[in-house]
Amino acid sequence: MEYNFREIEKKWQRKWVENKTYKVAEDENKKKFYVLNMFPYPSGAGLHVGHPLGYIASDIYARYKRLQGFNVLNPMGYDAYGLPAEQYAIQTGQHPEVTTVQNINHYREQLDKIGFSFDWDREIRTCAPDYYKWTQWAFQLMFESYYDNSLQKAQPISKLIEHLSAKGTEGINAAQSEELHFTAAEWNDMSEQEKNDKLMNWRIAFLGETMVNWCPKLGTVLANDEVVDGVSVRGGYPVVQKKMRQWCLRVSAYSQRLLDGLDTVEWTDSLKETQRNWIGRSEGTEVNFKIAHSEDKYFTIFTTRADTMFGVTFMVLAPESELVQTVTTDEQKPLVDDYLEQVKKRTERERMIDKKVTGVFTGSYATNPLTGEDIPIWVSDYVLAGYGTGAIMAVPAHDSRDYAFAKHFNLPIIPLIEGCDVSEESFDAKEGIVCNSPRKDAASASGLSLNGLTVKEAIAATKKYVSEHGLGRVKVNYRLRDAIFSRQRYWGEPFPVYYKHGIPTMIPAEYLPLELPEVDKFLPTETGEPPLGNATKWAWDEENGQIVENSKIDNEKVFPIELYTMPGFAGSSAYYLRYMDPHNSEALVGDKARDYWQNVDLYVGGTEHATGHLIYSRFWNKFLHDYGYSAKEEPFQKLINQGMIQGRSNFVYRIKDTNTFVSYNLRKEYETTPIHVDVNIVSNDILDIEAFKAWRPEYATAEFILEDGKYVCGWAIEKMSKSMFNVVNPDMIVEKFGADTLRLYEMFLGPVEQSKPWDTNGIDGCHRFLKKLWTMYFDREGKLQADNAEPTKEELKSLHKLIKKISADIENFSYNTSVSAFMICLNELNSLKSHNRTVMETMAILLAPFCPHLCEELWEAMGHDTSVCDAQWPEWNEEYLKEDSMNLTISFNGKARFQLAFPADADNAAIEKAVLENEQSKKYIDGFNVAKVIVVPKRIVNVVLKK
RNA sequence: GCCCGAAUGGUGGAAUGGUAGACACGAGGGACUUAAAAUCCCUUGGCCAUUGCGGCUGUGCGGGUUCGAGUCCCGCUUCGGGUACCA
Repeated sequence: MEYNFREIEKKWQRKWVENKTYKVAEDENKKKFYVLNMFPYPSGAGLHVGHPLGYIASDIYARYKRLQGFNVLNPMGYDAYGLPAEQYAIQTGQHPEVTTVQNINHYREQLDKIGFSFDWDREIRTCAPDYYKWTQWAFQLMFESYYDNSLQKAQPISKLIEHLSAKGTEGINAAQSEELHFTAAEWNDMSEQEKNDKLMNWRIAFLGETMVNWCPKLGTVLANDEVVDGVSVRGGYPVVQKKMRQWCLRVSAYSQRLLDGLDTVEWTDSLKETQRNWIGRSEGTEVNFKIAHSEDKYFTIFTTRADTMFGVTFMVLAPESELVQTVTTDEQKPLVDDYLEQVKKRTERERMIDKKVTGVFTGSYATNPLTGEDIPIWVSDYVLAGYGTGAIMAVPAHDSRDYAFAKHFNLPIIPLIEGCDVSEESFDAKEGIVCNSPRKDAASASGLSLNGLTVKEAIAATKKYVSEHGLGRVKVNYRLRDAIFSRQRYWGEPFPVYYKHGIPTMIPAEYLPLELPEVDKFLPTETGEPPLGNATKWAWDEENGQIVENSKIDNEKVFPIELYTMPGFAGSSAYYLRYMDPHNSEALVGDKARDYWQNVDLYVGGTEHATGHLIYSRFWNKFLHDYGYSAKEEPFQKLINQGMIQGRSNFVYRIKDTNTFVSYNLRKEYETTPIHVDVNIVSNDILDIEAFKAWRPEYATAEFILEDGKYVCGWAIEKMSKSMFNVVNPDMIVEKFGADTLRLYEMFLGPVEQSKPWDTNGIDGCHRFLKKLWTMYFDREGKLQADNAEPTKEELKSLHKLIKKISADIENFSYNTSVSAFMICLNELNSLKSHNRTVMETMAILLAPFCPHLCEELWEAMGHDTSVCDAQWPEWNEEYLKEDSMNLTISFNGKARFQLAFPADADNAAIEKAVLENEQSKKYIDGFNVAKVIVVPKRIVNVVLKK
């Protein structure tokens, strides 16, 4: 009987569902293990063969852990809110919910065929109201919180309000948008509206003014890629930089914790490094510069190079800085205003691409606190308003951007490092001995001298001087920005917020979720409101606690609801917590489930989320952790980034102006155009000519120039995509070879973490292995051939070598070498003609994580009535692995020459003696002196010879 | 520009500083078969020898450390990923 994978896989998939084999519950008697995949966004295209890679890898680990006796949580769900569904809705008028559900069903069908051990009872969808209820809940909690810098955690905003009414801003140490100063009396005199405005300065979820690409004609905000040359891609309307009120999350408050947490998780160094760069901690100094000829006006700059203060030759303000207006003199005002107008017109993108030097002098001067010199203040867009203080001191000798600016506007450049050459470019390196600080001919108002110090010493000395003389303070800045949390889109979580006399007010928790309303158009309204402006029933009746018709808005009891929706990352930031307790209607996750499952032990997903999802969800988790809603400070203990599976495209070569195609190796003799051909009609780069003719009507009459009677195609590695005709569908592979072969082959392709091309051709090897394995267990009639004898020494050695190898490989995620080990072991057993029951049972357990369907079948055939999933992972015994003898490679001066066998316990001295006295050795030693002999146990003996 | 990672046969890829190319695909040869499929056996980095069973060479390039380097160090080249005026 042949290996009938189709029947076997159907049978076991059905049994798993019937027996709820993969259902898990908290069990205090077992240790938990939480395996998680980054959940997919269900697109209309369905799964291709690259998508399941990570799922298979994590499924193997989950099954392995279960076999080791762990209680394994391995859930799956869908990240269902997002742009593509909405774009599709706009084009077709179909409701995104309809297409999303269709896509999810398709995904589920495809996933089910591959045989995962997911507990589908825990499935979640981010667009389901009982799920996004908790997204809205978390948002409200953030709104009601501020970040206390002294405690280093989030606190209820009520504590802050208490403080403000008792002491004003005095003594507050909290994460904030800007520095505010007012007294308790001033606070208590404020109107509700004013108080609310002020509180936005501290709330973790807050309304803030941020710069966006605003297109007035389209009435919407556009993403950077929707704007080219300052006009909108759609319609060609002008786009300007505009400050808009947006919901934001104060992610920056958690910068230091996000940075510190990286040291406690097991992620790859490169991913940690990416996050560290993204957070961008930089230690520096804030220094106050007095505006010259003014009594007490000053402004603050941030620098990491305090040592270069003697080389400051101009100051620069960001165009958006409020200081620009204060500082600009009357005669310079027209020029400055003109410049600001120009800058406004340029989009972020233009500023990025074209880095031409622009700027204008404000007419004012600042006084250098160290030298007492007056320095001109300029405005330029190379200084960003959003970083530091939005103002810098420019040291052209030691900063390349300042250098370019100085050269362009002909400003002085003062070198401060001994021997550095700044005639062509600036000297940016933080090394060397400081000079010119102060210059010999110039006065030093401060009396501070840095000359002769190293750069490091000079930075420290200046820091000390600045803080001791009240000129500024030591400061740490982070590059990490607060996240803009609102979108002018339809298909996302609605904000549970209504506007009461303009004050954003939270809809009480008992009315959550606030469900997404129906609209008939998914584009912004004609008056420029977001798509939710099209909803006719989108007003909040405060008294009755319900959503009512917009027409009832009276701004007394009925108020308009927020029209923005939340961005994609909202729903994906805490989903791992929800899996622990997905049906709880009282809490995001119940205490019991949270305390049991704690956090994700193994997280598997793509590296493209390094600076998005993986930052946001760490932030979100830390916030929830501050209130005890999440058990751990870090959500994902270990993280594996699976590589991308690329496509392997095939090409045919059409001779110019003909319908004749020439085979790959003959193409040089003609002028040809390569054309992508569907990889599914090509096998081992040989084109199926009949299928090709049937593929497209224009090829029906195609002619071919063949080599050896075959048409050979060219190939290239490209991204797997429909347009390259290189998409391979897992359904097709499962149909042809079976899920177990697919699983095995995906792992065999190469290391999980590495990107590699998919090539269906190689799959035969894995399929053959399973067929061979089958014939070891069953004879031609399908009868199990297993003997109950004690396994022989050779059998045990083969088996225990395998147990050791597979156990180590799974722990290290080197599944590709595991597959090889299985193949080698099977060959060994076959050559021993082994049909030993013990060996066969153990092998079925070892292979079960990889090929669960087949192993269930084998397990059952060997007389077990339980699932192989509940078997016990075997342990290896070193005794069986011991060799009687060892083969040592004998080399002379590093060159391997021959091998000698020794008893396994031979000592080095004996080996050395035997080697030197060996007849073959004498040939090589002849004419030399033996300088020394190096014996590496079990491996090599190297004899070092000298003349 | 900056940060990270990679480079090994025709292909995917193995190698705790210790016989480079495991395992698999492909290719070539053979067995079985009327034939094909399936299956099995042999060869397969390159060059030379193949009536001496062997020799030389070889892990992107150039140096170095070491008895010994694909592996460690220094300097390049190329490719991939991240980031972008962050003071």
